[in-house]
Amino acid sequence: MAEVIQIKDIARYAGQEVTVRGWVYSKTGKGRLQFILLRDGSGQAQCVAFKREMDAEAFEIARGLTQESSVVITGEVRPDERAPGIPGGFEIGIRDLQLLQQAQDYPITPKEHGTEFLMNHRHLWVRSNRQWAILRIRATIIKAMRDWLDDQGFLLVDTPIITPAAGEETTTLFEVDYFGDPAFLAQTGQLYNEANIMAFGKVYCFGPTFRAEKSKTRRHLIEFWMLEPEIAFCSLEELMDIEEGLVIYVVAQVLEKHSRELAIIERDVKKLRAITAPFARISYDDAVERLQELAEATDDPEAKAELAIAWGEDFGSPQETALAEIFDKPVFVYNYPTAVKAFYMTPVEGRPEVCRSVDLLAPEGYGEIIGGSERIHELDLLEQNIDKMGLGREAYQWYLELRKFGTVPHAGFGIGIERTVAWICGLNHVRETIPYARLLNRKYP
RNA sequence: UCCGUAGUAGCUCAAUUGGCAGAGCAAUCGGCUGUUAACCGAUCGGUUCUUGGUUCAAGUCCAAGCUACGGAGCCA
Repeated sequence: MAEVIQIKDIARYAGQEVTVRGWVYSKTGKGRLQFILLRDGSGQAQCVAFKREMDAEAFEIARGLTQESSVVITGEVRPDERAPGIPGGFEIGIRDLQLLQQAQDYPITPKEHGTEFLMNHRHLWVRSNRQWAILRIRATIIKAMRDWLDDQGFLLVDTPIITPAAGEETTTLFEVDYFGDPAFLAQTGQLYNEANIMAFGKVYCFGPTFRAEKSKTRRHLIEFWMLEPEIAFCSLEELMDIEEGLVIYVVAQVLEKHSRELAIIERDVKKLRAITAPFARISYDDAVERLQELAEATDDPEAKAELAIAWGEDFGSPQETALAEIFDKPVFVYNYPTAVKAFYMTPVEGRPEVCRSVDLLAPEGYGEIIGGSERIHELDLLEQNIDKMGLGREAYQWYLELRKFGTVPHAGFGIGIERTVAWICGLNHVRETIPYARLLNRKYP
């Protein structure tokens, strides 16, 4: 057998005999000439079976190959401009071919399919070009986020998934039976991050989070992955600097490493190239005013109703979209009303009705991809807020204790991986950004 | 939870006023030496989402339910 290669490296083997192992992505025949597009996970290469150049038995196997049959192919790599593939431009003239398994009736054909059908076959759908490209970009986005933070002196500190108390809204918790005691799947690692910064200064956690929200939108998953940095001695302004640096690096890495994948998913890369510093920073007060101006300017009564907002209300998704559309880059909105935000956010001095919080809204209608804030670091105020929310101090004893032993001002944020992937890839639903989406009515496959 | 749309072959969809259940793709067989979702010929393929009702006759009309999709709220 010749050297086994990965198809992504095919250009390096021009003129040599190689072996590739993979699955038949598609096949088209011309009688004595058969074109087999083979995928091996790293890329795709056109393998050409020509009857005169192989033995009769091997040619018959090639001629009878079905979509997704698994094969080992040996042959010579030759440049050919006509050859499709990833990277393409090279093809393999088949000398020998070994069939591992002949697939029967592969359900995902090269034609169109509906969402439900594809989601029911997600375990197979991940083989399709578009899904392959998206999930590769997802992996790069995660790596880029971690690389950037590691380079900035952050330490990865893992936080638990099974937790004794709520991190956010108590109504969206998944309860699990912990040997007879109730416990909950984590909605966030933030509270533990706050403990960890007192040991390590700058930390982040990365992992799955769970929210039992009855949300059924293009932006919601029941199980989603979040990266959460937390920084000691950090102000809201410094937090925005960190968020901006992180997002810019991530987009740049995707552009640098994935031109091929971005082309497969037909992403308009001009919009990604525009993601450069600085991002606009507007206060909640200004944002409300901007929305009111937009509502006034439009003649469409429906749009007017959608944009209508009174000070103190949280933004709905049409309003987030309208705000983001003013800019061609992500935009920070800071100092939200305290009443619509979580119990741990620091009130603005002299103006307790707003708090030191900041959301980053992605362009093109992708909505909030980051939420962050300065955390309350005084014990009294934090205790009051926990009481006010009816959360029960007992479960938060350890968290409150952090304010007794060298408490310092600090801040942090969470960035939703799937929303970030959806935005960068230009997808219309987060269900394609994660290998196996958990949605309101779906936990299969 | 609310609003809207849809459910017909393995898949994507047609079916006129209530009057014979149809096409493309896939699959199977045959043909073809440069295909790019090839092409040409043939074959196979149906509990029209479920239950009940109206009618000589229901994919089509009525009622209830189920499921999916899109949107809202809530959120990352």
